[in-house]
Amino acid sequence: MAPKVVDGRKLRAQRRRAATEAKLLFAAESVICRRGFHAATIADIVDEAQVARGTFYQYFDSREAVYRRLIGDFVKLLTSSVERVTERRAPVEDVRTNLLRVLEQLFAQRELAILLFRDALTPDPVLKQLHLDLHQHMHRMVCGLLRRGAQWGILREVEVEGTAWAVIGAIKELLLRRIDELPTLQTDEPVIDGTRITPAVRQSAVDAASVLVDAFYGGLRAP
Amino acid sequence: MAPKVVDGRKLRAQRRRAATEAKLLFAAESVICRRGFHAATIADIVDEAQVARGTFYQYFDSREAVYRRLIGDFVKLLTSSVERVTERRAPVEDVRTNLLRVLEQLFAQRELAILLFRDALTPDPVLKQLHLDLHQHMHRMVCGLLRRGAQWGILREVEVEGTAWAVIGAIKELLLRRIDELPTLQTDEPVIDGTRITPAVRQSAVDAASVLVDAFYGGLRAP
Amino acid sequence: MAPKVVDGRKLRAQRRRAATEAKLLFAAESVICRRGFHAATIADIVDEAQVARGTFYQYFDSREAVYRRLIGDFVKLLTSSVERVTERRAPVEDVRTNLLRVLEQLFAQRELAILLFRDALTPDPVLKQLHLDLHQHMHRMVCGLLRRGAQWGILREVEVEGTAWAVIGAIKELLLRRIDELPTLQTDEPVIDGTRITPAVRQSAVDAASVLVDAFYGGLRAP
Amino acid sequence: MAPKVVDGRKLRAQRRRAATEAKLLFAAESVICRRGFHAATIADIVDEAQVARGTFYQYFDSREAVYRRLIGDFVKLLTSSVERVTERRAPVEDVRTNLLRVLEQLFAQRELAILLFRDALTPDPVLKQLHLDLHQHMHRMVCGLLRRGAQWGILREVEVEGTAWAVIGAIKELLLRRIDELPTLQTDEPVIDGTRITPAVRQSAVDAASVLVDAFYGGLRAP
DNA sequence: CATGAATGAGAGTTCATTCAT
DNA sequence: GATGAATGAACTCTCATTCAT
Repeated sequence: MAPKVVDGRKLRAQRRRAATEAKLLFAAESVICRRGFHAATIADIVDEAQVARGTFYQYFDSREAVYRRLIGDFVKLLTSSVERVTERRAPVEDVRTNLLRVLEQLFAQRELAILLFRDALTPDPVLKQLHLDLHQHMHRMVCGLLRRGAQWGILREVEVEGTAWAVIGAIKELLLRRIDELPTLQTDEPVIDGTRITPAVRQSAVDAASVLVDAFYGGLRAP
Repeated sequence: MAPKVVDGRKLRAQRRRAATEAKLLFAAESVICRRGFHAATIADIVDEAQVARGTFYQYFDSREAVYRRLIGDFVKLLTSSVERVTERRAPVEDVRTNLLRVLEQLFAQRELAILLFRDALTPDPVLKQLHLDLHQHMHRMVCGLLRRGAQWGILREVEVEGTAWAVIGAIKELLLRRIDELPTLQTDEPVIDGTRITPAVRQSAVDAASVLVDAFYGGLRAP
Repeated sequence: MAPKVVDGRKLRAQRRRAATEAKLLFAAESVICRRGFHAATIADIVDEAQVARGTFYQYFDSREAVYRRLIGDFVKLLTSSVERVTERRAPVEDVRTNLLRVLEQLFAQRELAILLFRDALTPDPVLKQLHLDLHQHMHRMVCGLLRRGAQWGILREVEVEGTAWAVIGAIKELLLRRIDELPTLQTDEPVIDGTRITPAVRQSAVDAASVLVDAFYGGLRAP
Repeated sequence: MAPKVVDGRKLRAQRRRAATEAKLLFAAESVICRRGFHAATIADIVDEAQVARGTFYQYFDSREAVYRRLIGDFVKLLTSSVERVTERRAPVEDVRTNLLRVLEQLFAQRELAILLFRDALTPDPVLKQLHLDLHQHMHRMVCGLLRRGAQWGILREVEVEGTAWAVIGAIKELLLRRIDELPTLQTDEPVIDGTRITPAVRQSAVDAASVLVDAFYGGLRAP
């Protein structure tokens, strides 16, 4: 009856909820990674998460819902990382740095990246919208980069809109090509900044960024 | 007389077989396009083709088999069109022409192109192999183009292998972006040279090729 | 129009009919032998007989019909061979001779024998009846043998009805046990009396008869 | 308190599982008996058991699996009952007693006995092995009985191996003949010692044993 | 809240049978 | 009479979802 007791109970209950939800999300992600998007079943997920079948439906309305949540979160992460990129006034070296940052995120969560880039064009309208949103966002960002690059004189003039899509496609392809080569994240591996970006992941991102910058920018020069 | 009757009957039977098979292949293609690879069911296909469930299995051993056939045929088409590209000794303007030719094929059969570029990374080993084959083929071709471009002095030197994948990714993305904009082929639409390359398809290919050449080649100059 | 011509045509047509029917019956038998009763399909039979699917239905009303026919013919064959056994007034040695004759038939057509003894208790009422008929027939015969054996003083007195079933069961088991050991009939193998009774078949029958006579009769003595 | 609740729930769940499994096994048994092995479908079984289609697959991996389970259990039962038979040093009267015991089991579970004796020679390799195992076991046992019978002077000398198969065939035939005559076990019928051996079953076994002993042993005399 | 047994619509596939040619 | 393409009912099995405990 005392407010403190109630608060304590509520707090513990909330924590337990959050913990179970996290278990399910993590399990869903790793199952999708292992078995692929379409082959991932509820049974796989609840087995992986070590919870009962019914528990799943206490946290997510349907099979699609957990995918939506997973992707939504990832899109938010990418978007915010990209937001930080564009808000900085870019000196020359910035472009490479920022591209690297995005690629790091993509490589670090490569299961979701695959999901997003390879499988996401499903009939499910919500997933389609999320997919579209991310791509529009990336497109706007790349368009900005291309325009600013031209202004700074480090890029020649191109048809911006189409070229931006070409750049995005190039990123996606390089990502998918490198993904098989990267070792799977070990549970005891040191992670940087609480993210899943390990040294191996960073190196892959550096390589991919180099190729892209080389291909599209002809090599960036400090002014 | 007897042989003639038999021949006549056999001929008609063969034509009927071919017609039904074409109906099924066409239906499968359009169903996959509409509902996506994994959501396309036998029921959808036979409904679309207006034949009975069992008829499907007179022509294809399994659900996978029809996809293998569809993709295999398309890969052969692309491959052969690309073969012709690479065997010609290229003067400067050739690069643009040949790229255009490939893009025309991709846009003309855009349902299959989507299937191949978007969905093909499935657990099915045969499909995976077909997918891999095509990509290896495209990669070899693009590597060759990049190297010859450098020799002819119309391209700066780049890290060839990685850049080739970037180019392929760019082509795929442009393709997928344009596909929704293209109107679906009408049955009474004039087709060119017995292919499905219509004026609209050709225009799309020209646009995409321009963007790519612009982005990667910095504009091609006649020598 | 001349009766002779018509007769000739009719005759040839009849012969062709009979030939095709024989092809189908032979194919059905060998397919059942190879794949088992329940796994034998129409497709198997017409493939084996080298005729079209529809032709099958010109000769038999249904899948069951061909089995009925096959079994019916075999039952008739066995019955008639047994008939000859019982009609003869038996001196002592006769019992062994007659048993041998039945066993020879069973071993010679062992595919059908299996079909009859192992599989025939299907829900199909007609097959069930044929099966029952044959067993009743065999039972009556064996009862007769047992009674006459006792009269002739070469068999001790037993509960005739039950013992007769026991004898039949023993025959069936020995038959099934020997069947796997017998080599399949070769097409160029010398057959005896136009039947499928080869030397190997005859030897098997002799062996089985010996065991049975030994087990049930304690060795037959000439009076 | 918490553990008790959990235990209570787990216990009830386990009981429910066991009950449903029993329902399914019982249904499968009776369906197989009624419709035959090959004609018995999942639909039949779940209809009989009054559960949903999917429920079946929570308990058995496949259609074959339930047959394997059914047969495996029965073979174990028979084997153990036979084990007890052979381990006893047999005075004269023992042979009859032990034979009776086996026959009682066979008659009590006559549906399975039919399944085992009539249908088990299927292409399914596991079923075939189970069938073979049981027959080898029975054969060894009968061989032993025949040899000991000869040693004790209550049986004349015979070719043991072959005769043993004849005996087994005789048992099987008598069993199959009596099965139709026996009334189906009523659910409210008093069962003896928790088994399904009712007075009617016992009487049938006695009759069959008498026929066999009479036929093969010439009547057993107390020493 | 957590549980997991139960559900049933729907998937791919088989095959006896029909019928226009 | 012979053909073989077409048929569709029936089969086994899967899996997202529900609900009593």
